[in-house]
Amino acid sequence: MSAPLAIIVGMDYTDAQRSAIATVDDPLLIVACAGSGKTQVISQRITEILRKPGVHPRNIVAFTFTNKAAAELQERANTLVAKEIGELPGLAEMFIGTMHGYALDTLQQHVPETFKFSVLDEVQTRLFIDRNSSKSGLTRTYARVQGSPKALQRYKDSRLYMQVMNILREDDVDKDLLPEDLIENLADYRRLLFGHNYFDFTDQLKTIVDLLDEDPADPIAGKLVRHVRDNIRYLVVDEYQDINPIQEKLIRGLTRWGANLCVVGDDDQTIYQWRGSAVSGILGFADRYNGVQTVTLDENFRSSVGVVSLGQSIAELNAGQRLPKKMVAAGHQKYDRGDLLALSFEDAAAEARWICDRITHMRGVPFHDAPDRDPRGLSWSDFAVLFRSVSNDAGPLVEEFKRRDVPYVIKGLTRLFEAPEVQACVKLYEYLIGQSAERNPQPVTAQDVRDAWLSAGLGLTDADLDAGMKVLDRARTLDRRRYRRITFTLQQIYVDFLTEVRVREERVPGDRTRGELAFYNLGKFSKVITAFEQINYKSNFRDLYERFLKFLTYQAPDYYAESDADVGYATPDAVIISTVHQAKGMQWPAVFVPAMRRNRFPASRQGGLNAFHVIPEEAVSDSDRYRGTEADERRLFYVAVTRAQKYLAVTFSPGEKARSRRSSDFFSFVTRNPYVLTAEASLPEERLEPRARHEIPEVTMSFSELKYLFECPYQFKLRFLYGFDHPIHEELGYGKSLHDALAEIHKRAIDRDLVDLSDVDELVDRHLNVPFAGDELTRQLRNSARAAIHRYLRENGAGLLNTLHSEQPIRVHVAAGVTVDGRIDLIKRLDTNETSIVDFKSTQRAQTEDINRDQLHVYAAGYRELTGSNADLVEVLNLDDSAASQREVVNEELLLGIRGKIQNAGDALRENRLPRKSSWCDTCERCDLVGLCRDNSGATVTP
DNA sequence: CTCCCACGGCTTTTT
DNA sequence: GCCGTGGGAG
Repeated sequence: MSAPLAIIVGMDYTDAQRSAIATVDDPLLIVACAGSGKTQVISQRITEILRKPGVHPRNIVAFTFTNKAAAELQERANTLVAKEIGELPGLAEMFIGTMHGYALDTLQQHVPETFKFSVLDEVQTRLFIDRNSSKSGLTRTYARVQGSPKALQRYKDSRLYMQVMNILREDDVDKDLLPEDLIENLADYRRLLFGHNYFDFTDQLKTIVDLLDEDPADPIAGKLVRHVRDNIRYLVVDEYQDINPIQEKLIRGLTRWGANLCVVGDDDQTIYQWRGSAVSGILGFADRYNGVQTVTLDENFRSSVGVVSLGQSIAELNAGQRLPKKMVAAGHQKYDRGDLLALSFEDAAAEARWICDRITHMRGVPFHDAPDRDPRGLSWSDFAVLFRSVSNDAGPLVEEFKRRDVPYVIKGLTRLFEAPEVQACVKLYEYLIGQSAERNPQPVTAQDVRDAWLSAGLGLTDADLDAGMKVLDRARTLDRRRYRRITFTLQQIYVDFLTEVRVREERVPGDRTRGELAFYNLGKFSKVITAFEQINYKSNFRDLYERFLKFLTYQAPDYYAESDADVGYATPDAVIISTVHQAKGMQWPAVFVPAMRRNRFPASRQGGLNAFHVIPEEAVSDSDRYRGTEADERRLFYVAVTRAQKYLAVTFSPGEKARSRRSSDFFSFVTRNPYVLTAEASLPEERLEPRARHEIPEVTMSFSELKYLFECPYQFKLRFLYGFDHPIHEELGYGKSLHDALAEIHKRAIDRDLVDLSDVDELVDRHLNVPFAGDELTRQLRNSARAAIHRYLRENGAGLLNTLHSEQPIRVHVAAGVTVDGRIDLIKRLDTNETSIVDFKSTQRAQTEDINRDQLHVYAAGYRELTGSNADLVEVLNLDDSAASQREVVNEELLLGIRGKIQNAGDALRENRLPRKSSWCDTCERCDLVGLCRDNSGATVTP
């Protein structure tokens, strides 16, 4: 569904594409129109660079905007390299990913002080700010509303404060124009994050950007700077039009030592302005860098001439604010009169009816994916309906689809907290304190809990709930005054309850997807609990339930918007309903853009308190862009229109509200286009058997995910597809701390800097991070960490100079679209001159993670892809108990077999085949989610 | 036809 | 909190 691979592969490149591919020595700006084969060109260009003598994959860094785009580029580049160069050792060391991912990875490879840091997502950041409402600066910050300053309030304004903190760090802010106390609050906030060993999203970038400015001899930043100086020779930045000032600074920092820079983007598709991006970035690129070559990919291989010229005319509305270019159709889709429609309807229901009719009629219409391909009949998944606002406008269409049994998938805002099973979850915690958290609390009784769960449609019975209520009543009678600190009960109560009521995916009435969706929502709720518990672990237990419930009531619903489409890797053959934003980068044979109403598309600006009531407007240049302009809306409309390959219907029906009764100016603009008809024309008569475009979803697994997948596919599903979390453990982080300390020892050993016993205390202090342990336990853990490192140095210190790699990234690419990513703790040469792969393990304080021979051989396979040769040994080194270590010879047969096993696992994942173990076994015995899977009643399988 | 004012309603989302 | 709408005055 992404760029037209099929169209380009096997074909020659255009002159423009060829010149983009061949320009690898000068700074390059690739201006890529919609559908111009951008991803393919980038991949080919990367391949050309890798072909150059003396270039190692680690010399190349490529940034994408999202993880999804990264996976695609990764896969495309891997495929090309395999085809054109063959096996290329060390390919895993080429970085393709997001800027945030790069920042974190690189910091944690080269700056030991950050090894223990973890990243807070948006929800956790907000929880963190509220938890520390004064220390974070929140309640010491003032918003100036119509002249009079008003302090920000805990809970209520934390989201706003987060935005303020982000803008201050990400944008070019004139510090002289900021109030003094705001600058201090920002410093306090960053100190607070640092003190807790956290990065928020922004601080990852901010930290690396600041360090990259330093001198190569700097004691802290030096290693990082030298790494960049000595390794990075080619930097590629995709979606450059969406880059904001701090990201630009990262690019500067990475190219500071002369690396080649190539940026790729389309100024007409700048749609993330609320994140601080500005079209001016790409417009001024050629002026900011010396000797820039510009290549414009203006041929659109995706769409017919009708769609292309309509798109082009929309882009031209922004004349003066865009790069001069003219998108032309490459003629890969034929335009027929009647393909493009602009229709008005009496009301939303009529509009929905027509869309539904049209889709049903068009099913089976012959469609050529490419000019030289045999036609296939259009199927459900070839249709997309793109809304400016799914949450506001998609209702009538969804109703119609349901009524007519048209399969559909909603991407966009479907709210987690509106799902009945999640509302039932919230009831659990309301019951624990006896009332709801609203301003006028409603009493919540046992009967209310039972009703909520019975009506959630999970197939539970009264008897199940009898058992479940016992869990709640036990928790309720717990004397919370006796506990000074939280004892991580929220998740435990949840899992215990689900276990007692015996929820099972298969018990959910309806078809299989209904059960999957329900479990997906329940799993997400587990994640919600984790987010809360992680931030509030050192709070009073007394009002824990109350605060959690307030969080559930007032904050969480805003954040957890989930899409049904995310369940599993398998894409269903269904009509896509999506926001325009989420459709970026996609294409469909037929696209509908309904609800073209005034004040909706283009959207009217939102009022209310915003970041610029806190930050003086004049301190940020072009601060207007955060709020979105009409030009931004036109770009968004351009994105919507250019998703269509052949059929496009832009439609209007009056909204119910006064402000949306009239049609949008965009709609009348489309009406005037000569390629567009304002009345439906007849479709071709011919129909073929509908055949969905076959898409192979890309599967990338981490080593630990693969470990679960090998061990028990259903456990994998519960954890990684549905999202059920382990309850937090007091000693959590200990094993990671040991790993980090050892990593520093080995990295220093590679630089010929040997750690000795006298350094151990300092080393442990730097890396120990056990946030959930109390003082006494922390002391104990510190002591055992010291003892373990002492023991390690005594037993292995002599061999440290034989360290070859520490935390070495590896990747096993077994087949098209199946990849395993991971790191090998240690690779060393033994006295016997053999190479050994070492995985560290700590039994004493961390959860036992048994590693079996299969898993060890995954590492061996990774080593092979890294170096092109085989390791001799694989070992598991037990840090607490040397006697429990294992060491074995790499088994050639297992090594060959492992790729097949990984591929099978990947295929199973793609086909959503993730069954339970056939009977109760050791894995079940250790599994903390077994209560969601089966009873331990004999050896029989629960349905 | 223009101006003024009261009132109603309120998007998108990545890391 | 702010913007768009539309009724009513001028």
